[in-house]
Amino acid sequence: MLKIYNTLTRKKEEFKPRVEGKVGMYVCGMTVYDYCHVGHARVMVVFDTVARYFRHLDYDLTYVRNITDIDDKIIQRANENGEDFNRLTERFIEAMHQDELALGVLPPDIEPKATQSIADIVRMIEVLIKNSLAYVGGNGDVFYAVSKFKNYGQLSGKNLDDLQAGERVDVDLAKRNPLDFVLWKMAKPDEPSWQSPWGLGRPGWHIECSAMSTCCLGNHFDIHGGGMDLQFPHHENEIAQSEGATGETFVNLWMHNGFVRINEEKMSKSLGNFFTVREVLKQYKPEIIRFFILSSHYRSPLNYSDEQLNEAGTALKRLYNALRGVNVAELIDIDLNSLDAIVEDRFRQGEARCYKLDFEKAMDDDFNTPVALSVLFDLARELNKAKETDHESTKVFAFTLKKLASLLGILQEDPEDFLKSSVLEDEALTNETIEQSIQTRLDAKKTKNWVLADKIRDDLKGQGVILEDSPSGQTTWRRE
RNA sequence: GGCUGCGUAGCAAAACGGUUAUGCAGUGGCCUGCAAAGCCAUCUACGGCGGUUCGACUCCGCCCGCAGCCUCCA
Repeated sequence: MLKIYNTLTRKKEEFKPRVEGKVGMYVCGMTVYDYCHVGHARVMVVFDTVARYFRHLDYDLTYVRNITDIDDKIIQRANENGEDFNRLTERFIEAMHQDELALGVLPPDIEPKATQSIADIVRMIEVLIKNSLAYVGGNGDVFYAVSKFKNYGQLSGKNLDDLQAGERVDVDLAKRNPLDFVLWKMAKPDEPSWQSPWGLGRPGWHIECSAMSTCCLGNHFDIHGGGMDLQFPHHENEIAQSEGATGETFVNLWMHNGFVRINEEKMSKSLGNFFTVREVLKQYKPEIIRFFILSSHYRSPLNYSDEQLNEAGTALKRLYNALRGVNVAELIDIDLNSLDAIVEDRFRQGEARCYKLDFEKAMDDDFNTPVALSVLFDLARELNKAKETDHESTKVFAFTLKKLASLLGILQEDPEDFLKSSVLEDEALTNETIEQSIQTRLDAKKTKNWVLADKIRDDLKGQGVILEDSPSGQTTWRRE
């Protein structure tokens, strides 16, 4: 039974889809005026893992993740660069897709863009005005009248009286209430703009998500996700807009992931303490970043540091090392379920743990990936033991490990490739050179020339290459 | 000030009202020419003070500390 923490109720709830067997999930994606940082990577990886797991449970999932490609920051950045805003957003959308691909994030089913949803946005604002929930302000902008929406604050646990508006922000005099927010913003000269009943302008920040989500998934859908910082005001405002316009419940379940931190502080653009995904990829393999993200629960804070990334790398190596030398390829066509029969039979006889059940139990508990990973490590230990003696079990364990790991989007590379590859493009030591040195060392070993053999091994170690002799006389190697 | 959430061993990170998390690091052993990897064993815990309970890291209260939101942010 899948349980998910719902921000709306602040409880874990049993997941019940609106329509049997189907799930609609909308996640707030990027505003594309810069490269993705590790915080964005976390959202992508977390909800990619959620999506993979829903599919594993045989739900017919529609996963929507939007792109906000028009807003103040985009305009500002485009002006700074002296380039057209379209060109700017296209560049960063492309960059985002590259980062996703690297991190093993499967594309969402639908990726709507704000600029392609203007008609829907305008239509929604019109309805909101008709419903007396929105008004045209003194400056021509259209605002949402927050006090007219009775449940305002339900998601973030705030009430209007507590919100002490104006304390930290200049009160916009065009608004009736300082907490009212913009739905449609009039264009200044030379700003990108679209025609509307209120004149040339552009959508406010929150309305595009209301329009895109309801258009793609219907007025009422199952799951809406995003970073914790979107809880208020963004998601609160989305509820006000969507429910105000449709009169229906907007979303059943809200999921929010925790922040990536640096030195106990939120990684954010405004603080300037962020690392972009492409920066980090220069130093670490993408799968290590993915593992690092999954090594803590999605709602917990995730502290970013080299030490942590290095540990993630070591841990991942342990898993790959366990798979090393096992011919998983010949089993690749068997699906996980047909393997269950074998495993469950052994399980019943008390011979084996049912790792798949343990894994699913962890994931069913609000996507507890740290525990799911710990099951993979238990499995790896079992596999390592089996490799010594039991051929049949070796295959079963290796296959189970790889299949379960695929639900997390890890461990799908060839172990040899993973262990031998380097992120450094200008790696001085080629694989061929290493193989040659190993051959020389093997010759030295034959004549029991331990001094030379050890020197070669030490030299290679100095260059980040670890040699491992096997009892059969073979020598394998990997990079540190 | 209002509202969230967190505080676990050397580090990271989970679960659970009574029983081994897991990974890295440490220690001892097996294996190895020696290593590495692997296996076995093992040492370090639950911020503080009270309460509930036969029993609390786990539930409740208070205190201390940290982070986040209340403004753009994933």
